[in-house]
Amino acid sequence: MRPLGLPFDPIERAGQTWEERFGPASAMRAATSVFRVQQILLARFDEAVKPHGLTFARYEVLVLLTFSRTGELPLKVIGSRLMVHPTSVTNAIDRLVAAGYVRRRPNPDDGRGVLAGITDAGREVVGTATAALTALDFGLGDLSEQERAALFAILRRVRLGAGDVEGGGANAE
Amino acid sequence: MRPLGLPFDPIERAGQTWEERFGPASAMRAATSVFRVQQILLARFDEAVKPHGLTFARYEVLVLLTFSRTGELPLKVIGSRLMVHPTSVTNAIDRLVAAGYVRRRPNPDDGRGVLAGITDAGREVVGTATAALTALDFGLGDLSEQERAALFAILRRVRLGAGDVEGGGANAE
DNA sequence: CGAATGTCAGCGCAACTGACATTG
DNA sequence: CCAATGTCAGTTCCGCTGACATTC
Repeated sequence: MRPLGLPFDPIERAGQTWEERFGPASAMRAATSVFRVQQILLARFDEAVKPHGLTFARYEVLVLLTFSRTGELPLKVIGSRLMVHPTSVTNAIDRLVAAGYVRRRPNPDDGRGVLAGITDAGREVVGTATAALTALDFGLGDLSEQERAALFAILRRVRLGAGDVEGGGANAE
Repeated sequence: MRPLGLPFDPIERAGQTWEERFGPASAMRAATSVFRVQQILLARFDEAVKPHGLTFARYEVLVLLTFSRTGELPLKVIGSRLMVHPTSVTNAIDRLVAAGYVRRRPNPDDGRGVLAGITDAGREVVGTATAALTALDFGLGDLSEQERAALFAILRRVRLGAGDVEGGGANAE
């Protein structure tokens, strides 16, 4: 991560100009901040897992597999849990198979489907990569426990509003 | 945006499993939420500006140009304000020039540099695209004014910790 | 001279579309 | 027959690296 080291906060400044020109800027400031922080976190995460031959997206797939009782999941479940496109799942699994972290086999319960199962090497790399990410505090070491909880809660309202969870659109909780 | 409509919150569920396996999950939950919300917002924004022949990244460039007094900025300034790589700036400007929204000219004050200037067509498209995004509340219509401010403040701490602003690493404010 | 600015070629990644085969 | 699951080919987008020309 190259620190930018600007003499001012670019988002703050854009927000000020925005209010002079277009009006209220709170949503613009918050949304832009989400973009920038995602970029910061992704760079940190990828750097942490790259030594283990992973991208963060592929690491997420492996974690999901370790979370399942049998170590196997249908690709369609992986896609819906991680909220990624089917072709992205196929691609990620391809790479993980090539790396020896995942095995593919036909789903015995559904001839259309495919199961992805984590290998021993996969379990091992998840362990070391998870340790690296935990040491990083998932990039959020600058936040208190309260701030992390508040961040999660606020973003949850946006996610539910987008229909991530059934019936979450109107009044969640 | 396809709403997922899952019967449960996938991040919440991952957080629960995480705590059973690895320990405290507040950072993981918050970071994952940032990723998901960024994905939601980007999809909304791109959909809003696509009818005008823009991506959100290119829209941001145009907004920045309208914010400058002369409507022109050196590419290096664009890159540092928007926090994007120099080659990405070159690429974005290329596309905007092709669309007729931006003009390039050598910087008279610095023979190494290039100025990007917004055209009349560019100003017009910024206006209509901004109206579309404002109508969307920048994707954050589900949040109150207080929540937007809190979100910005919390994420700001992460950004400053990453060195976005000079001297922001230690104790900002 | 070294540093800065920008461009170019090329690579990796991830999302998407459309078409398709297979199966429920 | 229609729907669901994956795969494949091809596109776009963006980020990065390394090399390079030009200029400060």
